[in-house]
Amino acid sequence: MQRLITHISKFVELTEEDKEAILSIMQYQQVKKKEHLLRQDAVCNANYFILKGCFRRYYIDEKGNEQTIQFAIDNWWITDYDSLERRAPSEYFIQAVESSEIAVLDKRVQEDLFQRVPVMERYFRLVLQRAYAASVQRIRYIYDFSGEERYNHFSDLFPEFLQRIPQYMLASYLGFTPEFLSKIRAKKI
Amino acid sequence: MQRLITHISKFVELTEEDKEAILSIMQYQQVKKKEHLLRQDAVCNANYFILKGCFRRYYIDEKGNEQTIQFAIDNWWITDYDSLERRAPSEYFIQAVESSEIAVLDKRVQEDLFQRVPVMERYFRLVLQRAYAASVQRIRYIYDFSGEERYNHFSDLFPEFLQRIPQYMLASYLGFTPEFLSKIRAKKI
DNA sequence: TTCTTTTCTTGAACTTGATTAACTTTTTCC
DNA sequence: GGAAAAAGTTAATCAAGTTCAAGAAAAGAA
Repeated sequence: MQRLITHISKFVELTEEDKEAILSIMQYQQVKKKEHLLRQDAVCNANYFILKGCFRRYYIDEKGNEQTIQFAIDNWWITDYDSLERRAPSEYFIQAVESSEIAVLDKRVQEDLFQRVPVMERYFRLVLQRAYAASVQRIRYIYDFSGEERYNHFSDLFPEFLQRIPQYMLASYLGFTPEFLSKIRAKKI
Repeated sequence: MQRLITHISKFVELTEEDKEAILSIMQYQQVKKKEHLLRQDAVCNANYFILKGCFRRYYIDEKGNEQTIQFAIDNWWITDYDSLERRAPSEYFIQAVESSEIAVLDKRVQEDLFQRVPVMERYFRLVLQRAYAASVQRIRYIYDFSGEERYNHFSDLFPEFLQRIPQYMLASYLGFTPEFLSKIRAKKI
């Protein structure tokens, strides 16, 4: 859980009491590969901080294909903010891509946390600013670059990550079919 | 400026002193059509709330085309959070699509605002949650639907808005060429 | 109003990536 | 260790959308 405190401290200043409050309110949890934290049609009940491992958020499209809309690794938060905040059924699944360790901020104690450690409002504001900017940046990549260019860019940025995730997940994340990813890879060799 | 107070009050509770503090810190401004609030390579100095009117954020791609990445109308904020927060040169232009009225939150007084009205941290956290969710939703639209389907969806959702913006801006926002948009429209008639 | 600039349209040739289906390889599980 | 399931490959055909170029229409400015 120390990783969580370290991460928060990069954005805001925490007193010793703040740290204790955070640790007492958030829950440590181990998650096995392929286990789900959220399923479609369920209401999302928590925000999850990844201490170690990898998760993805995906949905099932009209044709029945799994579409990965987000990957999250160490030191990222993953949730469905829309479902979490509006208490509405989610359209997404959140699943462990590999066995992982997480810190859980349950919706029921979220307000307690903000009351006891008000600086956490600021922390989440800053985290969301980054997430929003990253999401807009991703739209830019989709518009500016071809599928092959996006794949090259991704594999340059996260070479080790390529080994960890199945290709069909990466293909849907990058916005094309697994068959097309196969073709791209065949060209390289 | 009352529109701003009304909007904030939808998310958090404001005292009379809070309202006065907000109104004293933020600046009312009129902006003429085509005027810029931010240009590429400049550092973004403010967050802008649109009281009335329409703005867009765009960039120039490698081929020299303007790519509109965001539209913002009444009651939306527009800025480049990445440039604003990191004090780095922006890659974006922010321009009035039509003559507009805005409330400006200058970076230099942003911290004063958060100190005098701490509940504004929470307000921006909630605004960013929505913006982030909307941005992810948009990636979904790009992946799930064809250009024609995205155009139909947009014109169903914002029929009056279609009249207000040039087609080439909408085409780049939806992720295709103006020529292709022409063809879609030709089919309808 | 008239001229100029900006925006929109049309069509032909071309490119990227999807689809389908059969097959191979790798992983998982008993 | 072997069977079954999951993941990845290959190739032919097809559709969505781009590019280029030339002209028409609309909007702005003088």
